[in-house]
Amino acid sequence: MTKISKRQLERYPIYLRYLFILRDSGVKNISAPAIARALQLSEEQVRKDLQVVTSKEGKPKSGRDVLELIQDIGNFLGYKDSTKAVVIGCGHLGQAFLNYKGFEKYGLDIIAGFDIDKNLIGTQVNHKHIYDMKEIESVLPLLNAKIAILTVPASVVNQVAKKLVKGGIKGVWNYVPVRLDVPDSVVVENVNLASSLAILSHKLNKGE
Amino acid sequence: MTKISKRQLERYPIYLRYLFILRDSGVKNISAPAIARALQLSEEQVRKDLQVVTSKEGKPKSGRDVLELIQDIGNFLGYKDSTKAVVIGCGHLGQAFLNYKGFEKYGLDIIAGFDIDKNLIGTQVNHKHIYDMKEIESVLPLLNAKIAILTVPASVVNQVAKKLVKGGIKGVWNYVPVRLDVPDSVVVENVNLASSLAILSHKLNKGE
DNA sequence: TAGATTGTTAATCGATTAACAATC
DNA sequence: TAGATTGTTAATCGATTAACAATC
Repeated sequence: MTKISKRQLERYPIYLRYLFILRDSGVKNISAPAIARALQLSEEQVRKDLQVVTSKEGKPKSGRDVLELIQDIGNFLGYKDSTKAVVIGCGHLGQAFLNYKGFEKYGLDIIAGFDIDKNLIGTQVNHKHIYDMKEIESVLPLLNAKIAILTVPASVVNQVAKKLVKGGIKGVWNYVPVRLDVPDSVVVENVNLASSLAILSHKLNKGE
Repeated sequence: MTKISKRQLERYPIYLRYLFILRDSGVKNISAPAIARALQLSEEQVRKDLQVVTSKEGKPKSGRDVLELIQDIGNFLGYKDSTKAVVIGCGHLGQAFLNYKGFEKYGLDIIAGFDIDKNLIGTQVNHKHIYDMKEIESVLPLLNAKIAILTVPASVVNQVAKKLVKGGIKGVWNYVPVRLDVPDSVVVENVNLASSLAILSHKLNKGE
């Protein structure tokens, strides 16, 4: 199996989004150069990226089948059956996740939240139940959730992470700028918005 | 001036966070290898990264001055005076930004929001006024905001972007998965959470 | 057929890692 | 002084871009 770089993986949802638009407007076929133009990528890159995920070869002149591409990328990224996820820490960011519907297309099914706030516990946010953080270990296995979206304060993050592992979580989408201390078997994807901000900030100041 | 890669820029806020912790616990000096161990990076990488931003050279054996490093990284990223920002689109994600205090340390001062919702316009979220989206062009110059945090629906994003440019916005932190059509003079930093999710999803399914 | 698009192999580019002399 | 850490230069690694024959 060929190794896929992080950068390359990041491009697939971008292809997917464009392919959804094409599909919804009734387009049947699309070529790599056409995708490249639309998304401002290089032809070569698009061709290589698509090659990696597709089972069939593309046809010269006509390009590739849009529906097939959507299938292939979805399979490759593991969207086959949507994966159940829970939000750990239902502050403003956590609630934004509970309310957002956009990740369904990307194979993520957010089913519940956990918090320590007495006023939140037992309530529903966007029809999703908020459980007591204390119940993580007992409730998670019943919910059969594989992914945890972590949006708790930095001070408690590793204490919470320990519980998540015990509760059977296989992947953590970590929005807390702290390196998680979890077994290698648990997959962690860190999102550091301050890093993204740094790029913007640096570019802005360079230009002056 | 040496060119700085995106990856490299992304590391500076991570250094900063660690340096803040050191400072707050009274640590005066720190060496590149020590930082590398704490953040699980390579020694060489840390040394090179720090070299780029620092005015003075580090001292063999004792390492570098924590406060000076914080200063230098801050200057390099353009945190000198904090930059004023507005949130465009005050849905759940937008309100999460209005409520979040964590970016102050990273030079970002979120001062107001804009939305089209009549129920929101004129109210305050975390003591920040929500203006009518229609007023963008007239109000933005008065607020003297340089950065726009974009969290509007994809369908209106480019129409809104046009107004932002007219309102004098210099940088856009774009959370909408659509390529913005703005002049080259405007800096855009795209955040695509679906891309991040793809990495997690792929890793999870590969391991099975 | 001619032209666009394909897959593949080689060349380039850029970033990270390794090596090492200089120095507090 | 000896040892840790520094800055710098060279080697390695990986990803993107270029080139080109194959084909619908």
